[in-house]
This record gives sequence, C-alpha cells and structure tokens, in this order.
Amino acid sequence: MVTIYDIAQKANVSAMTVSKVINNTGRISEQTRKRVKKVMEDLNYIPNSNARSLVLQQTQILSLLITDITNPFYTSLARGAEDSAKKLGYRLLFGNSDEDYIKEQDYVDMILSTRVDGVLFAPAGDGSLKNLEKLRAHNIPFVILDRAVPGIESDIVSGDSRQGARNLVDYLVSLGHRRIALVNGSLDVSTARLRYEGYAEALQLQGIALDEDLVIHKSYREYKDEDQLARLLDLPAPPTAIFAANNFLAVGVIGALRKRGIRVPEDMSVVCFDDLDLSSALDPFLTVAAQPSYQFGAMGIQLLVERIQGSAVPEARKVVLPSELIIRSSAKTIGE
Amino acid sequence: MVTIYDIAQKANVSAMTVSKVINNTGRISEQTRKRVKKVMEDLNYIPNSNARSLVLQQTQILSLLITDITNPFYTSLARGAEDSAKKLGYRLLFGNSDEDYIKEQDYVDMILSTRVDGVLFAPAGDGSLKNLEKLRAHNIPFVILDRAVPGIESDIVSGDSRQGARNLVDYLVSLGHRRIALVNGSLDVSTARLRYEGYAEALQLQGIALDEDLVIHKSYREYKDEDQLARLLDLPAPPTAIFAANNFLAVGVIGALRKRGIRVPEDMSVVCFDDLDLSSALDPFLTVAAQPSYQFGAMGIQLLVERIQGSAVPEARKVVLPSELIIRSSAKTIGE
DNA sequence: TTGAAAGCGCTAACAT
DNA sequence: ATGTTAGCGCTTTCAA
Repeated sequence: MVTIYDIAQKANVSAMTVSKVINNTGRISEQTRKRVKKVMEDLNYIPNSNARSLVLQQTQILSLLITDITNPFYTSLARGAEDSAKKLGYRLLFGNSDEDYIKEQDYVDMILSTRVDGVLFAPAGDGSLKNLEKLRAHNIPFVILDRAVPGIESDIVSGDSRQGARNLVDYLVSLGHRRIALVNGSLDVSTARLRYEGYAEALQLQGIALDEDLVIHKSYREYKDEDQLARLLDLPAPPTAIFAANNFLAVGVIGALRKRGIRVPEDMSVVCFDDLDLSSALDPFLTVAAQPSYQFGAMGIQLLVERIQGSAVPEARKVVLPSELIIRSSAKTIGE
Repeated sequence: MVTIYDIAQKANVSAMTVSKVINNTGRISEQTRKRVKKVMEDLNYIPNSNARSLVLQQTQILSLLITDITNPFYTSLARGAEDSAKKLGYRLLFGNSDEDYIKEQDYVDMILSTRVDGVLFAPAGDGSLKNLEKLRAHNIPFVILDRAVPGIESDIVSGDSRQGARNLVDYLVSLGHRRIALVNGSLDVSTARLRYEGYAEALQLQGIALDEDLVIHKSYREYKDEDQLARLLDLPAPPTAIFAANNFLAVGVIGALRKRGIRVPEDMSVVCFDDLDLSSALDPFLTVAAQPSYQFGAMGIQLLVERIQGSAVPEARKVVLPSELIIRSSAKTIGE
C-alpha cells in the first residue's frame, strides 16, 4: 500500500510535508506543494482513514440505525440522512435492527468499536433504553429518530403522532363513522402509544365512547397476522372503519379484509399513518397521515452534526415534524 | 477512552495478555483470563477497531454501493446483503449513487480511504468502468451486482434480462398483441441492452417485424417524463401493449396513460421487469418478470467473502439468477 | 518553509 | 503462560 512515506521519498520531502499538503495546513511553498501533489497522483495515493482516525480521535463516520429497511418510511428517511451526511462530509455506516433489541444491541457494539462520531438512532422501542444508555456511557453523541424512549433525554426528531391520529379519526367521524377500530403497533413503542392516545382523544371529543374491543395492539411489522382481525370482524357490532397505525398494518388489514370478501372502501373504510411509496401512485388509494420521512433523516443528521461540532448547542432539542392528511379513496361516507 | 493498557494495569498483566484474551489467541491461564475479562467489563472496554484495522491490514467492513435506494429492488437487495454480511461477521458501509457516475466516484474514493475488505458494486452503467478499474488498481476485491460493465472481468451476480424480456413479450404475443412498445432504460446500461435484445428476439421468433418507432430509450429513473410516451401514443398505428424495462418506468407509463384517459389493461396492456414491493399487494396489478432481489444481495456477499477469504476461488464467477413471470392483471387479451 | 520525534491503540514475532 | 519490542499510517508539537 502506498503511504505518505512513499510519497515523501519520491518527492524528496519529509512525511510531515506531505501531510501538510494533504490537509492544507501549515505553510508550504507553491513549488513543493505542486511536486508533492504530482507524486501523489502518479502513485495513486489514497490516505488511510483508519490511521487518520486513530490519531485524530474522530472518524468522520456517522451511523444510521433504522428498524425496518423494507418500509418506505425508513427508506426515504435513509435517503435524507445520506444526502445530508454527504453534504456535510461524513460517511454513513448503516444498520437495520429489524425491530429487534438484540440486533440493535449488536449494532451498538459495532458502532462503539468503530468509534463513529455520532449516531442517528431510530429505536425499536422502549427496550432500546439500555442500548442508548450504552452509547451515552461512551460519550457518543446521538439523535433519536421517530420514537421517543422514556428515560432518555436527547435531541429528537419525531412526528406528531397524537395530532396525526386525531386528524385521521376526525376525518372518519366526519364521514359518519362511529364504530372505528384501531389496529395499533406495540404499546412498547412511543408512537403507538401516542396514536392510541390521539385516537382516544378524538373519540372523546366527538362524544363517542371508546370501546376497547375495537382496539388491537400487535407489532408494526405483523401485518400478516389475521387472527386478531378476525376477532374484530366477528364482533356483535363490528366496526365500519379501521385506523391502522402504520402503512404496513394497513396493507395487512386490507389484504385480510379482501380475503373475507369485504371490499374497501365500500364495506369498510381504512386509513393509516405513513404513506406508501411510489408504487402506490399506481392506485392512489390509501387515505393517510403522511409524514415527511426524508426530512426526518436530513434534519436528524443536521442536528447530530451541530451537536458534534457545535459548542453551544442547547440540550435536548425536540423537533416535531407535522404530518399531512392526504385524502384518497380508501375511506368513504358511511352507508352510501 | 479506555484502552488495553488501562485494562492491563488494573488486571496486573501486560497489554499483550489483554490482547490475547480479547482475541482468544495464545495460551492464557483460566485464572488470568477471568480476571482480565472482569476488568474489561468493569471498565466498559470496547476495542478500537481503527487501531485494529491499522495493524491487521483489514477492517471487517464491506461496502455496498447501489444506484437507487428508493427502488424496492435495491432495498430488498440491501437487506439480503446486510443479513448475509452480519452472519459472516462483517460490517456494511452503505452507499447510494443515484445512477450518477460522479456520486459513484465519490463513494469509490471513500471506500478506498476506508480500506474496506471488499465491495459489492451495483454499477450505474458502462461509465462505471473507470470507477471499477480504480478499485482494481488498489487491489480491492469486488463483486458486481445486476449490471455487467464491458471491459471488466469479475465475479458478478446478475439476472437473466434477455430471457425475462422474452418471457414478457411472448406472454403479450400469446394474448394476441403484435404492436408491442418497449420503454427502455438507457443503452448505457447492460440490462437495458439485454432487455432490448430479448424483446427483439422474441418478436423475431414470433415473426413480428421490429418497429423502432415503438422503442423508447430513456433512463431507469425518468419515470415522470411523459413527452416521449406521447409521441408513442400519437403514432399512426399506436401500440396495444407496452413492455416497461423496469418497475419505475411501468409506474410512470401507467400514470401517464391514465392522465390521457387510457385505461390499463382495458385500452392498453402493460408489463414490466422487477416487481414492486409490499404495497403492490394492495392491488396485485402489475404483470412482471420478478427478480429474486434479496438473493442478489445475499449471494453477492457470499461470493465476495469467499473471494476475500478463499485462496483457490475460480476467476470471474458468473451467477445468473432467473426471473419469474408473475401474471397479474395489467395485461389482457387484445380486443376483448 | 520544512522536518524529527513521539504517540494514537493495537497485535505479530519473538523472547522469557 | 506471559511480556518486550517494534511498527501499522498518520498528525501534533516543537525545533531548525
């Protein structure tokens, strides 16, 4: 491998001079600089960033940990993070926890040993607490994405789950629905709790009694489980509308409904949190509370880098990105 | 930061002994091992992988470079790569070139300076040649994904674009179509060339003259450009079916068709290469030649690690993953 | 303007 | 079974 010493020798200077040329530090005569640069090109020299990191005590690497790479919400978020990181001169080390605390922990260990400069962390849920505490114990700056974790104070970029849920339920009520089911994520996850709260609040404000029989808590990823849904539909007074707490659950719900011959929206209205990606453009069908996922990533990196570089950054900044109600055709006026 | 020296001191041993405990090398008495381990835990010690990489001359990092993180094909591929890398003890450094040679080059430089052990490289197109040559010049093992690049001999995992295209066209012909348009990617990309060839071959075998007026070459990502499509539809004898060379182009085509009030499949049949993701489960609509994208990634990592670790690996292994024709409802018998 | 020396955290090779 | 030495490629400090 070509090192600065190879360059130094060929250019008849010291390694130190080469280093200065590379980093544009110190005073170097124009002549020397040119000569060194020439040799670097001739020899195809590429600095070894491991050696650099070792002495500098910083890597210029940021880590992004998400929970589900197949979900367009996170894909788009990743894109925002990547663009932003690139712009700011950082590399992105990428991890996918699959909503699994163990996998998440493995990634935390990897992150720690890589000595990344900071972490953009989308927690799997409340159980992420000890993983985040570990990062903190090692003084790695991090910004939390999407889901708050009780017990951790930090910068966080999140959506407004409560408000988004209320908008969705309000909308359904405005269509005449009163038996509205909630197919929720696990209560172990802050956004699921907030969506549940928003759902409950909206109902209360509309003077509709909350019926716990109409509420299912599963996981954001268990969109294929149809048993619980069956129970919902076999109720003496089944719902006329379903609010799915995320996009995947909505897809699962609709799939299961169709299997039973229940048409959406004719026989059942369905709305959800989070949009689907481009392919839904084929059939702009789902009525959703869409979140600005790209912004989650871009903004997250920005906060993170500010915290890494900035001296006087306020503690625990909370950025809340609003969701947008996009009315399409998966919900309709009741009884029409 | 806690180093092996801190551990060594607390445990009353030398740094070397600590190193041996960490790596399970050399002979260490059970007693010493226990004591050292205890101290490591007490001090929350995490090895510095940069220092390790520097002396070992290997990083245990693999790089994955894809061209479009928003495309489910690559997302799924990334997931396969990630799972596989994790299983084999490698970290994954992730890059997205956006089908852009310049961005791709930036990533190559980053990869080089990180001294990754190997690269899984999905090229943007033929112009990736010099980027791949650069990797080769620096002796970084790589495996190419999806698109062959003329001038580069290497391990490669690709689909069977020619055969997939033929299947799709044959299917359309079997439905009675004879004026079949091709909305293709750029001829700068091997898969686009092969899909074009497959298209042409299928037509010829069916005794249908190829009409270049029915062929459009754009880019795999330009799914929103409607001008060229308009030209196609305004032809004296417009097509009755369209073969889109990838999923995004199909979405664009269908969107544009609908804007003009042309229904799919009633007025126009549409098929494409590559499936959409889960969200298409909502409306299993598109008839596609689906590729096993997860396998692309998983298999790619496997070949890559074999090449990195293995001594006697044959040169330039070519793995071809077949596509599967999935017939849904975006194409129908002509005139029915 | 340039360079020598020391050290970042770790491990291979070689003692003891 | 354990320790000493040297060095991976780079930069900081200080001296020339």
